[in-house]
Amino acid sequence: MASRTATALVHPDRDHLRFTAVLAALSDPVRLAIVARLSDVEPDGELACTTFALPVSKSTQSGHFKVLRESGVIRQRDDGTRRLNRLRRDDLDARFPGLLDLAIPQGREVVAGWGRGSS
Amino acid sequence: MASRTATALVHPDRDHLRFTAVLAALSDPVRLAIVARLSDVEPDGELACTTFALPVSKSTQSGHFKVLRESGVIRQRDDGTRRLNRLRRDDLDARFPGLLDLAIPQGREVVAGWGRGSS
DNA sequence: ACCTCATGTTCGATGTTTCCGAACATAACA
DNA sequence: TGTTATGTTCGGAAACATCGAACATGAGGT
Repeated sequence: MASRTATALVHPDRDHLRFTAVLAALSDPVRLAIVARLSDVEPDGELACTTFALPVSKSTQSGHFKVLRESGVIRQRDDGTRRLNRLRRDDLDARFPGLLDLAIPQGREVVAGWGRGSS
Repeated sequence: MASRTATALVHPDRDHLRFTAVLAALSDPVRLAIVARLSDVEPDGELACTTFALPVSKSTQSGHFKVLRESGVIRQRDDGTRRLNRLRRDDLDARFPGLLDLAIPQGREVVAGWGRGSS
């Protein structure tokens, strides 16, 4: 799917980012892992949803990406059958400076924890 | 209430603070308002739960304070019939530098919004 | 001692969110 | 056209949030 002919992807613009929504988005281990991984391919890298090996079901992943997009943490665009994800670093740094730099190492920790066995 | 003869108040210590738990705690407007207000009386001020004029019921407030305490954002101690709250500034700054300084202005925004009528 | 008030917590009910598997939709490619 | 790859949506179960009502504890007056 992707490319919903009718419904376009909704992204809040920079000055409408809500702090509580961004924090809520970043308060989940899975989403934190996604953010950390996206930060590895900054600034121009984009990753399809499948390329994150996440320990949750496909439908749950879909929900997580939706939360990240609607809170303004990531930007998504459709490319054929894939949905590409990019970190909204500049917008986040402008509105909440330091937050992303705090979150990214924590996301790496989460991923490392998965590697070492569940914790 | 307060002074639970048996059950002591549980507080995670500094090196057991979990980033996701702290972020989840700070991702709620009511709790953000509590944090902002506590920051006004730093470093040694303590405020009883009642002194926050919060737009939610008493039982809900109780729950919010519990979340803040168990995530490690605040420290609570009983004084007679009151439960006094203090911001864990040093621990939070040590583990997640900059986070509190980001959250506090946002908490003030929330309170200001309540003043201007609901938004 | 006793009553009453102030301050919080706990309980039960109701409504919202999250998660999963299953089914579906769209695009790419043979 | 099929077939495969990639995501989304749907329906139900489990977890969480909020409220009012009831409860518990301590302080202070009489």
